[in-house]
Amino acid sequence: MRGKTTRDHIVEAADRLFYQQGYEHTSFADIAGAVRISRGNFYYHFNTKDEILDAVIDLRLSNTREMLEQWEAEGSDPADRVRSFIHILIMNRAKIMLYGCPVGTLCNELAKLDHVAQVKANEIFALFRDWLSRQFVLLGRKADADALAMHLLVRSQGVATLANAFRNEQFIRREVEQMCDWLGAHCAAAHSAP
Amino acid sequence: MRGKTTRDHIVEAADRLFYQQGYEHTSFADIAGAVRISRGNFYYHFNTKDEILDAVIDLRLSNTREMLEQWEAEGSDPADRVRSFIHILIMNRAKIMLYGCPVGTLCNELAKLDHVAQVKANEIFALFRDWLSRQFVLLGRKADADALAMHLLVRSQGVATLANAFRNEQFIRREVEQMCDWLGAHCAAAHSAP
DNA sequence: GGATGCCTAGGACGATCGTCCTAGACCCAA
DNA sequence: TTGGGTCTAGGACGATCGTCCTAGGCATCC
Repeated sequence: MRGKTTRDHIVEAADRLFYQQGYEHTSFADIAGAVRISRGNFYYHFNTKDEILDAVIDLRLSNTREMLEQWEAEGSDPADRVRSFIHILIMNRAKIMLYGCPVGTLCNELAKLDHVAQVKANEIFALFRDWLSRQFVLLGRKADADALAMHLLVRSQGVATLANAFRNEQFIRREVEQMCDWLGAHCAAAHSAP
Repeated sequence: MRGKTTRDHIVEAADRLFYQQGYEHTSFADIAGAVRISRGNFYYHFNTKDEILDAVIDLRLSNTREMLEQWEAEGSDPADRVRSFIHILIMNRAKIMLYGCPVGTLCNELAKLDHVAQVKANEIFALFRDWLSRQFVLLGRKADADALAMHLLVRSQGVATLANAFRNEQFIRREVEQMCDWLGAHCAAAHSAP
């Protein structure tokens, strides 16, 4: 908590509120209230709402990079790394059932607003895509690594959307299990235990 | 065009705008402008924005039921019906790349707004789910029909979300093809040509 | 011809939005 | 002690939001 600047607190609160309420539905007053500062002070740090969104996306990009790098550092088996990605759905199941996927829902909203930050938000997807693709290359699927990566993104996004609609935890676990089965079936080197 | 009431025109315009811009981002003025009536007249037909949303969801429920019933009427092969569902992604690819899936994005938005209409919007998903489930029962998969139906919903939702982010038509076609392959592999009676 | 009911137009309302301005607290260096 | 930066508070601004009110057009029926 200490060592963080007011700006950091603003970005973190905005990150949380944008996820829970959506970008447009979150007002300056909401964020200022969450950080317990005045709206005037707020304006000292960010001149427009777009600047906050930009900072939030930067934070998410940075957090995502850090997570992916850590997964590459701690485990030597690419299949385990991919399984770590798949299990995000279970780790974050409570929030996903309430608010959906942070990346997917933000990109959806920005697309409808025709917002300039749309391109930047999509880069979060691109991070996962490229990272997954590299793992599939390591698993010997160089030819269709990108297609396999996109396919995993498809299924995790779909699970998030429907988990949000139906609020069914058992459904998430079943689909995650199938995704792991799919991984084992498509990559000969991916037969280690989960 | 003729024979439709002013109310019908309002609901259709709201349906289109809610899809393209999102529910919250669409104002009374936007809809009134699209239908070319005054905001006062508007208020005669709908007292609150929630009432319009309710009418739009009713329209989508009705249109969805009609589409599903037509698919059941025209083709006798359940596998062909399921393929019709899968091919929605290709038929509507242009709009999906611009605005995502109408059902998924609406449910996502309403979940973040914690809107009362959330339950009703989810019923559109339930229509597809039950209909797909019935087809899988007919295909001899009574035991796991609902799981198979949910799995197809997962993949179509995921494709819609990522098609919206990456705007890649080839990706849609590839995933659709894989979904049809999956259908053929999982249902013995589903080997007819597409 | 007058009355009734359905539909339309246009503007007023309070609230809230994003944005912007100004005054002052605080701290450190000269 | 003074002065200049950095940070904070609080309110004003124009615009837009959803909502609501009233007056009038235009049928139909007594």
